[in-house]
Amino acid sequence: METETRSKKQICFEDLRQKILTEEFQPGSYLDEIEVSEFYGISRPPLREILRQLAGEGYVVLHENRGAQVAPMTHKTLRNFFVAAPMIYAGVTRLAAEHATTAQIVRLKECQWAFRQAIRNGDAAERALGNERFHSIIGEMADNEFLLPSLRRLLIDHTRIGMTFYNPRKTQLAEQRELAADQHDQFIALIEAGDADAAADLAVAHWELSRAQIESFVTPEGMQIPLGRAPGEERRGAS
Amino acid sequence: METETRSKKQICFEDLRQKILTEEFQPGSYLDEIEVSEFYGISRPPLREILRQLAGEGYVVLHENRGAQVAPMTHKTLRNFFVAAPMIYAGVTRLAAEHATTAQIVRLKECQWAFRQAIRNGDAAERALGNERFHSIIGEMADNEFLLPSLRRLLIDHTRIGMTFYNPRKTQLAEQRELAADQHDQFIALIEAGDADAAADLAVAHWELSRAQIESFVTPEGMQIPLGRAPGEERRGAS
DNA sequence: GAAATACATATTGTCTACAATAAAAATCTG
DNA sequence: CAGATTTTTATTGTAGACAATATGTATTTC
Repeated sequence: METETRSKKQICFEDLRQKILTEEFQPGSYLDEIEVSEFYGISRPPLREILRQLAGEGYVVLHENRGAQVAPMTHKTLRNFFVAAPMIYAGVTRLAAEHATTAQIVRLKECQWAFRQAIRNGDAAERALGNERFHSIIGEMADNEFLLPSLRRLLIDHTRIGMTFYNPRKTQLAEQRELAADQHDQFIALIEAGDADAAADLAVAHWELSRAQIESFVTPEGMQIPLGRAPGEERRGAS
Repeated sequence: METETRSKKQICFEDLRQKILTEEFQPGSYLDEIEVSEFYGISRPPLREILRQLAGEGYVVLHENRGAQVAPMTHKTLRNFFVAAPMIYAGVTRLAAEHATTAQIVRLKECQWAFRQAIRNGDAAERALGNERFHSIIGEMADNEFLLPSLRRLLIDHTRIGMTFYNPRKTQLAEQRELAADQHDQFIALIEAGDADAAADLAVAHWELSRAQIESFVTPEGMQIPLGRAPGEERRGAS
């Protein structure tokens, strides 16, 4: 029956985590301890414990006597992200294909179902969190406590970057999101088959797709409108 | 003059960290909040914050209503460590060679000096911490917030494994420690020269040396003493 | 009027006391 | 005497009150 009613403290932790991932709390902004603790109906000491843990995992940065700041994203963030992501994602996915248990694969499938649902509903936050959860489960499958810390750190900013650049209007991006979801199905198939090499390759391909999406924002295509002409200049094209 | 007297809380954090790294606090053992807080002259709430942070970084594991346990080392730890270490170490070292600043190189040299000092003095704990610090500085040089979490996690158990298997009596190991120190000098030279490829290769070689040391303990050479004989059995060798 | 200093206020950091939970001990029952 | 149950005790979890620090504002002085 799972009456396992998570404690207020745990709810607070998970909710803060989600609000940071979905950028409801913007990168670089500061959290007011009193405000937050009252919101979740707990006192400041347990909240401060939560903030420390979030700091340890890279969600926030603690400044002495200045409180907790949502981990900022600097100009270096994207560059460092591009460098680290393919290595970690490929490594983790390879290990996942080697070690995944049946129960974990079931959970991954459930997660993927919810992920597709979120895409259909056009729910940006739910989609971003679903994607994060999908890759977290793959991380659990890898079952390597030394690789997971970096994976978790990557997923934080990958999720936030995804939220920043999410745009439901652009049809091209909608197609890419469908493609990403299809790749998730392939992840499941390859992990279930235990094909480590193919899974690692897919991880790189999945990453390249995400990278392309991000870069299309960072380096947008030039607008197709010609420059105006200086006064007095002759027209040379078709009248 | 640096009167910057670190707060009791910071001292507590760093000291706990060291005691875990040097295995003064054994893997799997539990910490008593009252005992520890009184030892450092602080109250329990700030100590609990520290424990949360240590948990976030992988030094301890928190169990609900059961307190903080020094991160245990299971039979899987060594295996997972072997899998993750070469990738992370090589990647981080490569980036360090590309990004190191002059000031960081100065710090690395100072650290190496202290490291050799510790080896000369036969101080196991100081040597282990010096090695940890050396590789932490290389991590800082890499300047990649996504790779550092895994590096830090690796260094925790690398340091602890080093303490477990440290044995000042075996002369063979003393030679290997000298070799490791020499490799540290090479790290400095290659990073200073900005030779990323060579630095990455050296990282793998350095890792292989460490791995060999560890394996010589895990898979010890058989003792060169023949089995005894069952009663009544004829001798067949030399009289 | 501008700069510097002192004050006021808001927020973080810490402590003590209390509540809740879990392990251990002791008692009771079959 | 073994097992289960209750009571006790020890330890963790939380709350509220107080102390310390930093920022913003007002006042003073040059």
